[in-house]
Amino acid sequence: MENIYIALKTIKKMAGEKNTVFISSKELANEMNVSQQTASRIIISLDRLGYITRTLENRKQKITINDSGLDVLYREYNEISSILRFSQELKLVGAVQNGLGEGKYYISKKGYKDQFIAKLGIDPYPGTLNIKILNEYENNLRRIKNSDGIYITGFKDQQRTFGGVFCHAARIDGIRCFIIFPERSVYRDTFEVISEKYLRKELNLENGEIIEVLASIDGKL
Amino acid sequence: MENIYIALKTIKKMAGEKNTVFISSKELANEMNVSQQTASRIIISLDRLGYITRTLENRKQKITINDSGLDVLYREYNEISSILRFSQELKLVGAVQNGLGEGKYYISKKGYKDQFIAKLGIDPYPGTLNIKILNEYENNLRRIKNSDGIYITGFKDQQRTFGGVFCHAARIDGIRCFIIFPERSVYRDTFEVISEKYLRKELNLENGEIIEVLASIDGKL
DNA sequence: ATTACTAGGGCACGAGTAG
DNA sequence: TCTACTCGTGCCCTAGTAA
Repeated sequence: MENIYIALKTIKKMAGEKNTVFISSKELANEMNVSQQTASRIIISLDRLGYITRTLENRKQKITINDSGLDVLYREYNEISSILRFSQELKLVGAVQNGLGEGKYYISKKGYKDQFIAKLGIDPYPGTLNIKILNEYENNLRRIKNSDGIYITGFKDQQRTFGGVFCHAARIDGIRCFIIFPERSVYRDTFEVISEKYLRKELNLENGEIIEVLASIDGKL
Repeated sequence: MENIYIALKTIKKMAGEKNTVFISSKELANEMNVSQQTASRIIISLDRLGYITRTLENRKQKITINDSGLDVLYREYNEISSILRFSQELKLVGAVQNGLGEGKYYISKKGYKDQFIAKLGIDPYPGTLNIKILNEYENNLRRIKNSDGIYITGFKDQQRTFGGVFCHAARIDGIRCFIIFPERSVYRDTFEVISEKYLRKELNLENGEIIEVLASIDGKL
């Protein structure tokens, strides 16, 4: 059903900056030029597919677009943007954060490390740089997350399972690095960066310092 | 038929930078996940609607996406971009050109001038600045042209008819101006700018000089 | 008011096939 | 091979209506 994109687009349009909106099936129907019944069916199926969450309040229903619903929109945006050949470089601005120190543990795991070398062409510094993104750059971060990254497959060792990771080429002050997203993760306002260099030292970064990351959604950086 | 956008998107994707591609209905069918028959029907209807031009050559057909077809894609791009609240400021870079001097004639016409004052809030200098856009900014110009501009209605005087004009807010070196597109016009690689100031003098522009125009697709500039 | 179920019809789809 | 016509099926839409 290709109406999914159009339906989500329309709902997002009506919801505005927030992702929640009180909307009747009749209103959505008018906006989409379909019957009330069709709009109702669309809403039901969006709900079943997990793209929206809704609560039937006293009169109208309250609809919230889920992250997976937003993903549909961001993926379409990336696709048309790429097809029309618009710039694929996005700026992410955020504050350097104190990591939990677990980055070092993960990055050093042979199961990951070997793939970083093979697929990314870097032997990463054992640690991640955590960045809390500024509000106004959140949609850029979503675009990155919905673009095709380089996939690092998960693995198991004696103790536990390590999930897959998506990597997206980026640069900070010209230094080559990668933004990494765990495969199974919810949206957060922070992201992690790995690099061959020890970025904190190389760029003399302090906690809270605002930095700019230039990311690519087509891997060319 | 909502497949029009998807069909045009797919064709453009297969055509790449050029807008022409040799493609069989079977190939388009595979790419769109529909039957060959449906793809054929889609191609026929895109042709009838004027979105594409095609020539049935010896084997495969040669399909060219027309400007009106590209318009569909650029409008969708503008819409989703706006809904997801991405930056609406686009850079246009081009070379200052010798106008034909007719700009002065048009701009001075009372039928236009009164509307410029009322709708744009400027009493324009009688003349237009012609700019030939650089190749790599052509898609930005298309985006502007497919965004909602301010409409100046056409009129008649004793001699002839003057067509409508769409105006898009812009700035050159901080100076407020408007990019204008005649309503009935084909795509060209040049565009015209009007402003209260005499831009050529104000910015000390010479023919061939490369300048940057910052345009907006939501009128906020 | 709402949402959403059930019927019924139209239209779009794919199979078969001609040119 | 291609394109694209015809035809039959089925899906999706809207109207009516219950809750």
